[in-house]
Amino acid sequence: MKYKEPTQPTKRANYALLNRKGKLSMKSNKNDRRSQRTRQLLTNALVELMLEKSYESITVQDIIDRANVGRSTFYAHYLDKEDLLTSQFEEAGRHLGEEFSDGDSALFLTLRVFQHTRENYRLYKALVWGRGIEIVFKALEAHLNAHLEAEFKQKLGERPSPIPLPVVTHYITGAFLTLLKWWLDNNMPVTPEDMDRYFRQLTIPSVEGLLDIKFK
Amino acid sequence: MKYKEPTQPTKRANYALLNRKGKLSMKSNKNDRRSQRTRQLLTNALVELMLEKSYESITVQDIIDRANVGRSTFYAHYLDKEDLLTSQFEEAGRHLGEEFSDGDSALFLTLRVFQHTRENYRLYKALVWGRGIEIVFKALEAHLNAHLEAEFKQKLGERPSPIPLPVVTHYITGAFLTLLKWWLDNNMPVTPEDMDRYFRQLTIPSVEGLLDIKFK
DNA sequence: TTCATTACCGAACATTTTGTTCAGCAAGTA
DNA sequence: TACTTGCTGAACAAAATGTTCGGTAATGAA
Repeated sequence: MKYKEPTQPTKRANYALLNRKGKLSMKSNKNDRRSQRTRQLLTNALVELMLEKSYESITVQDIIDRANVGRSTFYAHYLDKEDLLTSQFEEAGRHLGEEFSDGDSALFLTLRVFQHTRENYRLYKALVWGRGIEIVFKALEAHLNAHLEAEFKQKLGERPSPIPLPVVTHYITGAFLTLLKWWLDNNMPVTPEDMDRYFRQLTIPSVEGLLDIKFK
Repeated sequence: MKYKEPTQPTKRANYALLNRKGKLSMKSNKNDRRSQRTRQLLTNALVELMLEKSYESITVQDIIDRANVGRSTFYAHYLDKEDLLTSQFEEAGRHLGEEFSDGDSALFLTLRVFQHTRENYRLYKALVWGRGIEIVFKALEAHLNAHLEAEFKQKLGERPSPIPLPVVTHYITGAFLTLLKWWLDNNMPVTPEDMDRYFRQLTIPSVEGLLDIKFK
């Protein structure tokens, strides 16, 4: 979709700073109140739409219609639909990561995530529906896996692990996110506290036995 | 993309039998050797392409170029890119489901999947890369969850479960598929047998303790 | 082998979506 | 108040999607 050579190098061309394929990053923008408002409108629109239909079938036109924002404005902020999605949910992933990291044991912070999920039901629902969950997963995965692995290493001390630690951490994060997804899909049939208890009952005995460590 | 009224109702119009949005199903085709060959070419092309780039960025044009098949031929077989993907991988999901179902305990058949994965490395890699894994997951999920739940019920006998069985089954399938994905992403650093052992070591103690049942 | 069937090809075409440009306007900032 | 910067909206190029159809050739059955 290359365009013809622009007649004149436009003056206010801090628009794009990107190589489309390399996906270097999003566009530059100030913290102007207008910019913030626009971004908010766009992300809200995307979340709303993701509650209604699949991510794939949402067009940029849908988004800007819903957000009531000009077409060029969209492209002034984001490279494309994908960029909007990731920059939105990467943030969510970071938030979640922080929730995990400021406690003593990552395994004891899952409750917070369940609770946080309940409080932000709409966002998470959209997230699970579309492909958002994968992006958050990625953002969260590194964080959570690293944290868990460090924790296990510390608890193991000098002893070697009878099982590769990444296997354990991926097992745990995968199971956790799957349960979270199930819980949302079924409209949260039990309390966050119950979900957390179930998760830990399913996880801790095996892990403690296998690595010969104790939690809490 | 409605088209203008066709001048004449075309004679050979067994092309489409679908409501595009309702996604009723794919198009009708005989088991003509030519049809089979075309489908094979198209699915092979898709798998190849998914090994090279993201599913999203693959166009119908890419596929038919790679498969060396006419544009109209593609649309004679499939509704769109999505349809090709699903009809291909739903089949794979069913195969996997059968692998699971013809043994005594579903939990003891994971080894077969790990082995099967290793033997069909390219297919599974493409599957994990693109969105294929979700589709297989869906196809497999119902099968596996139902199977596990029935097994648990039978083992429990009259006793009530201290935890909703869907929670257990989703936990297990989620953890399993995540491990499978990790294993592939890291180019299978350990043997299928090891992976299976790890998985069972992480799963069985907790489940046996929680439900007070025994496997094997 | 013959013959009717049916899938394929390929090009033309309508339609939709994407991404870019720019001049004028208006909201925000200092 | 100025002046800086983001927004609008329309126009446009490019690309991808999906449909049509006449001609060709592979297929399977008699």
